[in-house]
Amino acid sequence: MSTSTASLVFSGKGPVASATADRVRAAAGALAYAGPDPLASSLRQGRVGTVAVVVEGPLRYAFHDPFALAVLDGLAEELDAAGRSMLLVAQPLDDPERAVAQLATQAVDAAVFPLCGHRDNPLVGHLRARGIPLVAGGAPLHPDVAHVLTDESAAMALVTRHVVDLGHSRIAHLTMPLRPSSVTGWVTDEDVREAVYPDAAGRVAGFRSIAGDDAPIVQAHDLTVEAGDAAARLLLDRPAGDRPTAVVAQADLLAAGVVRAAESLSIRVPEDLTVTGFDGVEIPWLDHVLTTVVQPGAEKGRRMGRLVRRAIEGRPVGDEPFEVRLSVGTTSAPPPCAPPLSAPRGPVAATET
Amino acid sequence: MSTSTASLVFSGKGPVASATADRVRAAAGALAYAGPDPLASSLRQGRVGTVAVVVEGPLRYAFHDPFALAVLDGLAEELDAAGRSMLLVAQPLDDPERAVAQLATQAVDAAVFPLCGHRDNPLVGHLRARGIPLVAGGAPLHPDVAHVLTDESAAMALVTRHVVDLGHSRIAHLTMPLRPSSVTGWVTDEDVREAVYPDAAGRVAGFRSIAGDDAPIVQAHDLTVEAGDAAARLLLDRPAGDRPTAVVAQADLLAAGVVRAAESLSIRVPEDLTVTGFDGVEIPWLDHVLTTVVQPGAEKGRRMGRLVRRAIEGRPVGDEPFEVRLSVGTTSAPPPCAPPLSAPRGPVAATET
DNA sequence: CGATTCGATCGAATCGATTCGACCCGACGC
DNA sequence: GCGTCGGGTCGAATCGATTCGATCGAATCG
Repeated sequence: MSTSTASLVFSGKGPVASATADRVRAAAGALAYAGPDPLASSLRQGRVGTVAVVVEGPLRYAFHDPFALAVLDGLAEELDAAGRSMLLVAQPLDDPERAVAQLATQAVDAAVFPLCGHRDNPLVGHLRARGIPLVAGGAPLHPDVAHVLTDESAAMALVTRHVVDLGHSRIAHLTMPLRPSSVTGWVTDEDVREAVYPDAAGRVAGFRSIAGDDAPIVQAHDLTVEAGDAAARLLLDRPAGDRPTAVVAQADLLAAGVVRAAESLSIRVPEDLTVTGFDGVEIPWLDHVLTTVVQPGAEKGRRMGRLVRRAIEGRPVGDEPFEVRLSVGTTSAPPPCAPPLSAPRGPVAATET
Repeated sequence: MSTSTASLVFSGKGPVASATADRVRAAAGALAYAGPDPLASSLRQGRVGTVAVVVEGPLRYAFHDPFALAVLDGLAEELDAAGRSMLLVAQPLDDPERAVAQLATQAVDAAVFPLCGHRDNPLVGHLRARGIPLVAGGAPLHPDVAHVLTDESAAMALVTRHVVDLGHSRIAHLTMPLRPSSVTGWVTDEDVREAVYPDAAGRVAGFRSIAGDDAPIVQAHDLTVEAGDAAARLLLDRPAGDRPTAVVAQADLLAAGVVRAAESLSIRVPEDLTVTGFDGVEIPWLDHVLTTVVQPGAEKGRRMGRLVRRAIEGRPVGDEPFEVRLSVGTTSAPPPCAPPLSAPRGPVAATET
């Protein structure tokens, strides 16, 4: 019995007499042989069945965001169906090169950047040099990366337009971090110009395209309810006349933080304050239905998974648009003391607590 | 220039003249060589730098539980520090063999079962046959697996004892699923005997050791707030006299569900109902501090990570105990109309709403 | 000045499977 | 009866790096 024949038996490929197959299996049992070594097999065949999934920042972070979870779930589903495993790689914000060193020793068939991330990523250069296909939803921006792309700017313009149409004129924006070490606070034009997270920057642009360049913008230092709460207080903890009547947030988690801040400041939503989000995730403890841009995360993940499959099979891949839609909930309403929609607008009264 | 020398340059091992090293690097640049092929390198060296992390059930599930997240985070931290990557493997509940087929084609240095799982797992047999070291926190139970082991029974006895000491005598238990396809409902002795999730079974045993074998037990079909809420209604949606004065839950998420159910039934916590949990996770939206057994998840994950490192280095590993402690919060109090603690107990009055 | 040692480089074996082409032999067709 | 076809099996090359031992020259030591 030769190794060639044994190989045919285990892979189930070639024509093998059933008697021989049995003899091979018997011998395997006797030698405690647990099947072909995956390493040697992969080396010969040129593929490993593994896809790197890169998460920028600690895993903990990504896993706190239900949208990210949905994306990963959809991605996992599709990769699983294709019989490929996920190699989870966390890329430290303060030392992105670490991930390069780590991945340099790992064999993968493809790499995915499923979540928001840095515009440039040193991993792209390394992986491209190795000829590994790259897929992303958003960042990193690079011609060699195939994207499942939400038009962030248009999507944010959509929801901002909704708020304007309700009659609001004092509208503020709450953005996700624009760069790795952002702190909660007001955002300057320079901050926007030098943003390195394209998703956040795109959404700011979309907001401004409708609300104007003078509308106030604050930034949360993190994509969490707490950070949204803290940032919202900058906007809301002041007399009613000096306060926006609407806050357009870049994420549902941030919007939930705004709602919470408003509650603790005795500002009613939506009567006194309109709040909108982005993503369309479930926030079970929230007593409102957020007005938001619904971006089906699981579907986005699956789309990336399909792109990965195509790329691994050697078929050509390119950017694909990803559609989103506005969902009007119970957190948006006309501003307090607003004139009827069809009438000309009067000055905004300041009669709140 | 020979390949041997080039290898020495890239691995940085052998003594190489700096002039030669430069020539090698120059040649590498000219040939667009991106460093040694990880596959070939691993084949020769016998290790791949990858650790399989097995999650039973869909990833979505595990990621909804803050405790599981903490464990994975601690594990990731430790593996990362050791320069190893995580291969995330989801094992379908309805077809565990799928994961065997998947892992059979993957090269890994070790495998971890970080979360609650099935008593027996076909992966154990396969991985042991390949000589891959195995680490777990809890299930699967197998002599060849090194565990970081919480004494579930003792821990649950601890918190149950606390409830008894407060004066409660009508105590119910809310368990996690005892087997893959459990449904929300009452638990029979047979259910307990035939449980396949050892963590849940161990906790039931601990509860019974203090509360007695006749104390009512319900089971949530899932480890979520919603499932806890649904299961709790079986216990709480009835006249006060016919209702337990305390619910000892097997997880904080379930306990949060109990609190929610109580709220919606106008049962006050802790005045009318004591609720206890398990794990000690943050539930930000909950207005109470749960009385619970604190089990530091991140630390448990790190402990498993360290066990993995030791095992990969070939050092001997065995089971290790993992300590937990009782934390008394604001959800436990003496039962309504309880006699003073030092006085002999009278019959429990049934005078609540 | 000869012997030893050390630094630098190279050859060749090795890790374990896959796969192409060759080979053998029984069956079938003409 | 001879040629052909094809199922079944095997040899040997290949994937790409690592590493042990050998080789060679120069420097050091006695």
